[in-house]
Amino acid sequence: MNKLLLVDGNSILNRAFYGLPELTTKDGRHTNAVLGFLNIILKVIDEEEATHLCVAFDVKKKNFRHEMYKEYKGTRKPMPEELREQLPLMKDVLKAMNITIVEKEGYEADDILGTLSRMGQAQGYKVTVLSGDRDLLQLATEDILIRIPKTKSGKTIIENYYANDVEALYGVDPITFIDMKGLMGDTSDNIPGVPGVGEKTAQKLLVEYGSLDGIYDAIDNMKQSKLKDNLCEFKELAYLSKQLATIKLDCDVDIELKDSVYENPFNFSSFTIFKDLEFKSLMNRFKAVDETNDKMTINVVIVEDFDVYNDLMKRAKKAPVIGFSYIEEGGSVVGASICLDKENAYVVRFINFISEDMFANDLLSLCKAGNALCCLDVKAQLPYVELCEDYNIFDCGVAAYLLNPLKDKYDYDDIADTFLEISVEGKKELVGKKHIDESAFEDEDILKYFGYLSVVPAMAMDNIKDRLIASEMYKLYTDIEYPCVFSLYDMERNGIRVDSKGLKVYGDRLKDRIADITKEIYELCGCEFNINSTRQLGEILFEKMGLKSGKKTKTGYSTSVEVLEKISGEHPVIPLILEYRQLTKLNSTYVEGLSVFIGDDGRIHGKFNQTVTATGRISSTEPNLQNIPTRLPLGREIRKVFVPENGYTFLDADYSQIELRVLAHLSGDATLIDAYNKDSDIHSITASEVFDVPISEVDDLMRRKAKAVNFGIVYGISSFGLGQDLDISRKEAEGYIQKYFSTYGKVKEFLDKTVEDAKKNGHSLTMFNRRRPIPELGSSNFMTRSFGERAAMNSPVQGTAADIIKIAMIRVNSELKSRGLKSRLVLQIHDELLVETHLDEVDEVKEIMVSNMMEAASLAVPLIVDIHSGNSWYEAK
DNA sequence: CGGGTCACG
DNA sequence: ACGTACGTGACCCGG
Repeated sequence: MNKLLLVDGNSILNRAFYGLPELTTKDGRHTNAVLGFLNIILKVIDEEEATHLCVAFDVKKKNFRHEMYKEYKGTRKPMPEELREQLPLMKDVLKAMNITIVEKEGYEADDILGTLSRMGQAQGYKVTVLSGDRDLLQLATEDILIRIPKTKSGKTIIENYYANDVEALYGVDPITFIDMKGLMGDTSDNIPGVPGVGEKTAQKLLVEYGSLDGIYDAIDNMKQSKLKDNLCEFKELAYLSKQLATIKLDCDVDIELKDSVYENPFNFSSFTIFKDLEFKSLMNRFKAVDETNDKMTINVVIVEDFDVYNDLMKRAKKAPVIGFSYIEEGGSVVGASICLDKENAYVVRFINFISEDMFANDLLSLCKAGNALCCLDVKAQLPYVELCEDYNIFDCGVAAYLLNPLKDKYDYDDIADTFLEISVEGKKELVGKKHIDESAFEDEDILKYFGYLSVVPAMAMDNIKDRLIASEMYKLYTDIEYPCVFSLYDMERNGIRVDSKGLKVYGDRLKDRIADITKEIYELCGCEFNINSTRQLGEILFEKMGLKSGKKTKTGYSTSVEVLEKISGEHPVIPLILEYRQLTKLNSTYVEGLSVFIGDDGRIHGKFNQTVTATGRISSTEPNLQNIPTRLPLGREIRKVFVPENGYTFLDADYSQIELRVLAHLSGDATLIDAYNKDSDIHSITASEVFDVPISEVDDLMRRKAKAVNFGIVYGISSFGLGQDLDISRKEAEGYIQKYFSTYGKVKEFLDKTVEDAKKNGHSLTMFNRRRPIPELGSSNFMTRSFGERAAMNSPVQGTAADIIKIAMIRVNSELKSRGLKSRLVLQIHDELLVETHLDEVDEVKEIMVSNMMEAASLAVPLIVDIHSGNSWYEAK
């Protein structure tokens, strides 16, 4: 039997739009409604096993039923721009999928659906109608099924209605359902109905009298009531409303249902459009197309014979581009993948006479000879071959990050997708949970994975380079990002020494105190519970003990420090909980967390990631060495266990207020620049201006507030945020901001211009041309757009500071090495460098650090560096 | 695996 | 009216 599925295009698209979070392509086009629409209809098509499919749309112009009664239009909310722009897109997608679109001037989608449903039934189809609009329920019969998708706690469920289901729910059959609509009206559809009649009343009347006509036939016999008065007075309106609510079943649609067959939706043309819209989740539907057309084909040749290897290396010397990658798993290397000609991958196996050393030497020779080498991740190669920034190995991952720093990874499949516009199977599909060891060379899929590691960079390099040049970031790449790879590798390899005994002693101290406090908390609360559980803690404090709860979160009470600090005087358990939090944080994250990373050499070799942040900063993981405590005295003690090796000391240098100095430079604000050139205390100056008092009368509180304002400016000021931070009213905060901007007028101009430019270009720029795309700026959602504006103000400042310290870091690191010093760079913490300095080299290293940091960039204000030495990080800071 | 919390710049 | 400060990562809980 042929099965016909009729889809209410506008209502499903609308539902999908509000059901999915904002989703855009990388160039900022909104796609959530289209994707949601496809997900819903594909699910239904699968369930129904539909053979024929029509999607009906309202025609933009006028529609018949409402055309006659214009006065009822106009309250309908305008369609948001993000949705409007997806309507033509949706139609393109459907056309590409060979899906029949039905629209006709003068008719609404539901009139078309009504007509087609009856046509279908008459022609012997099993008919299903899919809509988000309950009006369509009037179309249900014993054979025609109406399906209405609903979102319940994030999941889409679909309600099904035949005639008897409508009756079960509303007490009236689908035809009478129209009368019911006439009586009760429908604000969303601008159907007025009878005043004072809602769903319950309409239902009761219709159950009793059967129909609208039935009601008015019997109206004289009804006893006097307000309801009766309304029914009498608005009789005309009731019939008018019924007419408005009636879906037409006899439109003049000029289509043949047999032509609406659902066939070959996943074809080349829909493939192209899905790829353009970045619908990754739908790509697996293109199996057949994928295999014949757009799948990347590579040959993988295993090289384990000495002569074959030599021949390969000989040919490599003449190759225009060489992609390569070591193959490692669990820190041990099993071979290398190399690509010379964009199709063939050679997987070199370190076995027999082909040694790892030999390969490394050959690679080095290729570099020295000036061959164009490239990699997905240069830093990951450095453990196996001693390269340096003098050799030019193009890093596709780092370059791809510069082109779009917002992606969460830059693996070969992402690179192939973005720059080659080819979809390739990722590591997950090819390797999965299989272990990479010697047997990997017999596994076809794993070999293919090895192959992609070198083929993809070899093929993508030129395109990536071109794009870097086109977006004026090539210099940023060559001068900052590429050398940065090597500095980060050096820091990782150097590691930082940790006194593990000291850490244990510190941990024991914490654990003792934690045990004591835990007991006390249980006693004070009168029961034992998991203090770490926000939910349990909230229940105990705010329900059982009846303390004042402040902010709430989605899931319950907030128990954050701000909330607890406000009520710390209310009950003695609160300060204990705050202390408990502090101690357990220190213990689990820092004592327990760090100790597992201490290596056999007594040092922690954390990772420094170059392709993570949106602004150009470095990030630190496994462990995070950029968030070791310093603000509170007890936490700060941890820094005592970070110690230099014997015969060495630490030199720690950090920039003084680099972001505000960058702001002074970028804005060109004379007052701010002048203040820094006179080496004034900027927070006091700001305080003096904002609070209108002479500098000499600025007190601590005023200075603290001014400091918050200065921070706020860098973060993309909002009066609400500043108010929150200072615990003052939004209005008062607004006053501070006004005063700030009247003092530093150019700063305001700069921030406005920055946002404006970012809106125009879709991204913000740092002094060194680093881009941060900000798709949120195009949103019509206030909150989302405001976030975009703040990000646009912050990114150039944070990003330029990040650029500057990268330059300084690179220069310090290479100067330490070029001078042949024993001292080594161990940490970078955004505005701070830590060098483990040999005792014989302290003065020299101090000079290297300070001068390179100060001279890293030439700004309108001096870059001031504070430097300290000490026998632990604690002492040196 | 997402949310809450908290450590850093 | 909307309901926030910018940028990160780790740990814990609970579904």
